[in-house]
Amino acid sequence: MSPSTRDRPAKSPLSRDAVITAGLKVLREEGIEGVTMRRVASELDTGAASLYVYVSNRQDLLNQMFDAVTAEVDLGDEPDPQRWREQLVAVLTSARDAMDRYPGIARVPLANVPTGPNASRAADRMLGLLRAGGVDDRSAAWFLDVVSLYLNAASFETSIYVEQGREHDEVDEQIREGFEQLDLDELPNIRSMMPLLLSGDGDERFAFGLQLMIDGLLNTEPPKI
Amino acid sequence: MSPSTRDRPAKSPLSRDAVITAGLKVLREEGIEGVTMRRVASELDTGAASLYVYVSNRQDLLNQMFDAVTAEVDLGDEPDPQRWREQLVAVLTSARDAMDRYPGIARVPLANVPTGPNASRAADRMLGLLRAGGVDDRSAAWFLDVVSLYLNAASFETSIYVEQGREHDEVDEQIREGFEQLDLDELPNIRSMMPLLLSGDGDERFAFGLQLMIDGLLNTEPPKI
DNA sequence: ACCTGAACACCGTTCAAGT
DNA sequence: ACCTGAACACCGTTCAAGT
Repeated sequence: MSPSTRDRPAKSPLSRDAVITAGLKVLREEGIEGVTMRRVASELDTGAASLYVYVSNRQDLLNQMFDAVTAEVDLGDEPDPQRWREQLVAVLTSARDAMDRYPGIARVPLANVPTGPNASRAADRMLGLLRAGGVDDRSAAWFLDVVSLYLNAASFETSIYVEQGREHDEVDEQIREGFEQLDLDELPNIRSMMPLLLSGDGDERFAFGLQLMIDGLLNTEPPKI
Repeated sequence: MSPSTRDRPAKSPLSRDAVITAGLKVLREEGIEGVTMRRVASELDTGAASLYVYVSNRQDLLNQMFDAVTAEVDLGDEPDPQRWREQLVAVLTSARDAMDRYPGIARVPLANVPTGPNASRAADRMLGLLRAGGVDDRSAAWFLDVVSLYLNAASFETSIYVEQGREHDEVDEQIREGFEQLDLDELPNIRSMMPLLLSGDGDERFAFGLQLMIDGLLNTEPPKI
């Protein structure tokens, strides 16, 4: 005598999408360290072994989760030569915001070049914006590589603080303490620049980095290889 | 009747340095994933629990190992205003080479701002070089942050390939396969730039990135915060 | 004081056995 | 075909018990 289906909530069937969605929920709430096969499975009321029908292993799950995150990036309008630069900065800022909502996901594109459909669309859009700006193809290709590394590293670094639940001030304090244990007489530049080294929040520094790279792109000879 | 000490090789006593040296050996040979407390301990003919006298946990061990790696960075001569730019590129290239000898160590400075003595000396030298180049203090401070993120991300990305024992060609092939599964009609820029996206080795791309950032620094207004 | 075996609470992944 | 309990071979860290 099995109970009527009305007596218990219908257990939604497993599927690739369900697994990824459950993974993203755990990622948002607990960061990438919390995304274990067992933890994701428990979110779906099953055991870790059941996930292997839909993903080949943990890395595969993370790769697919990353592409789902890049789906949240706002690619903006078609490239416009009149305002390609603002458009490019907007896409990169949106990408950073999307990754920051999923603490630690930035480690995935550092571990392998992402070739999922959403990540590819974002890459294609950025290349289109660079072309709209008159940047030569080789410089555009290499610039995409450089700026992606920067984007991923910046987001990954931020996520560490989030994951450890540390406050901005707390981190500053820790850095200051670390430096104060050193012989600052041997580190004259750090000593005199200490306040500046700790100034600015993540967004301001990220914006500065993008400005630097784009200004550099417009003032650097294309690589001759 | 204990055997004479002559009958067996003297077991070197444990020490903080011995633990770090053993950790670096494992890191060089097996990459950061291989640096487990148990594995490092076995290198010292002891158990994992014994390490906790000298390091407070695995992260602390990795932090101390990172500072040991930065000791290998060649800081070059005192800053010379006539050739500060080459000097800066040389220090950054040396830092990258040092990290590349220890696959995965670059993840450590991404996880927390390094404040060890050797890392601090390297940071201080780079700030000195930027000042020698006439760069204003705030731009120098933020530039150091940007270029460090790029350096760490570039080295970390390379280490993944090393750790997985994958060849450069193999990685290219995998990227190409990934893209070929996509609908390239929707990705016109990637399609037409495919050879350029795969061109250049790590060193060439890294040099391009540094050139970009330094050119940008010399053409960007200082941040006004 | 220093060291360590054993235990605890976890991992990812496999596989035989179920339905 | 799909699912899963149990097992395997690992982790980091703690702690009581040894020397």
